[in-house]
Amino acid sequence: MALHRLERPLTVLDPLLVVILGPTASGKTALSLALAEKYHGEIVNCDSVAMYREFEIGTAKPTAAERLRAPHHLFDFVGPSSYITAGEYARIARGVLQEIRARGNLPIVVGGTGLYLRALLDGLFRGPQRSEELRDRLRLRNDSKPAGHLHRILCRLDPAAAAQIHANDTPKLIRAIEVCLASRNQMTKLWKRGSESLTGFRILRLGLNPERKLLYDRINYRAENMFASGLVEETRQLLRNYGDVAAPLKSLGYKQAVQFIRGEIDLPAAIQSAQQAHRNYAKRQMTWFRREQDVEWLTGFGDNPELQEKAIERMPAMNTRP
RNA sequence: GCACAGGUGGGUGAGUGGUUAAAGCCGGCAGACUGUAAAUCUGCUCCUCCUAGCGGGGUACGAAGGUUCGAAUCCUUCCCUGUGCA
Repeated sequence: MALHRLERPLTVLDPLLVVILGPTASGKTALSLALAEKYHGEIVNCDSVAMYREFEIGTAKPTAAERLRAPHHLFDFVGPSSYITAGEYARIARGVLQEIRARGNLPIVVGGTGLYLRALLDGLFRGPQRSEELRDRLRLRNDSKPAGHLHRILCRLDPAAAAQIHANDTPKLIRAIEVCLASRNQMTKLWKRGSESLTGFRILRLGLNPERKLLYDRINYRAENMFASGLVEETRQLLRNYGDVAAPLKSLGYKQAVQFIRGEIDLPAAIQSAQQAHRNYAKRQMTWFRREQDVEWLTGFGDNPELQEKAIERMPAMNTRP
């Protein structure tokens, strides 16, 4: 039925890969479970913070009950005081996809982290990995210099990159400089060499696009609920065990919980601030996903049965198994 | 009832006679994003009318009056809010 959409009609059909993307709280988990149950699916996480162990309440990971409904991968595989990067994730996730394919099951990538999704599907450019020492040096020097210092360095090393990165965007400037220094080449030149995109799958991208107002209502409810469910306690525990260096501690909800624990804000303020942060994040996710190519957009929430029906209608027929 | 403090744009909060349609921050909207991305960064928007745009007009700082060439800024009265004393 969907044969006309194939780009390589003469080769054997590649197996299908379903990708579910959308802003937080749009119901990605619910939709992924519905599809997994219908098509022998296995779920592959693509939410950067959900990869961390012991970050539970603030990450809205699938519950234990939900995880019984289908195999889940790439949750909880990074230690709380360790960190994962987009490139590393892509490597690991590709391995997982191969395994699922070998089992003859349908891989369903679920997540809201745009960069990680791109790394997985399209690949990153082939550049050096991050270098902690180099970054520390850059940051240190930058602190003692007037504003725009890093940008000026990049202008000398890679003018094309400097033109694309705003002078205030320190993290991106540091990465660009790091790439130039470590590779002894310009980052923009390395970009031109392209990247290794994922092959061997036909990809169906399903995008969840609920109405903004309704989404914000859900986000507000969910963020507040995280506090009611013990987010502060969890955060306290993490701080006690790992200190404040654990990467996800500065992410949505955890950041506010930390501020509350330190007495910088009171509880209502922490909740409000967390809600706000979640809303802003959802907005940024939409900005990212909107320009993603080949997305089958579905209006509504992923837990809506009617929307799930529509999602099923988009599934290519030949992949359906009894 | 008396005494202070205060009422500014969606919120907060500057501004105390003219370059103020009104800083900054927040929010809202839009955008960027190539290895810590739930991060980081950018733009627009703060009333209304005309113009494709440049731009131009009107109305605005609790209300009504007044002073002044000119007021959100000074004066009077009124309304409202917070605090202190009763």
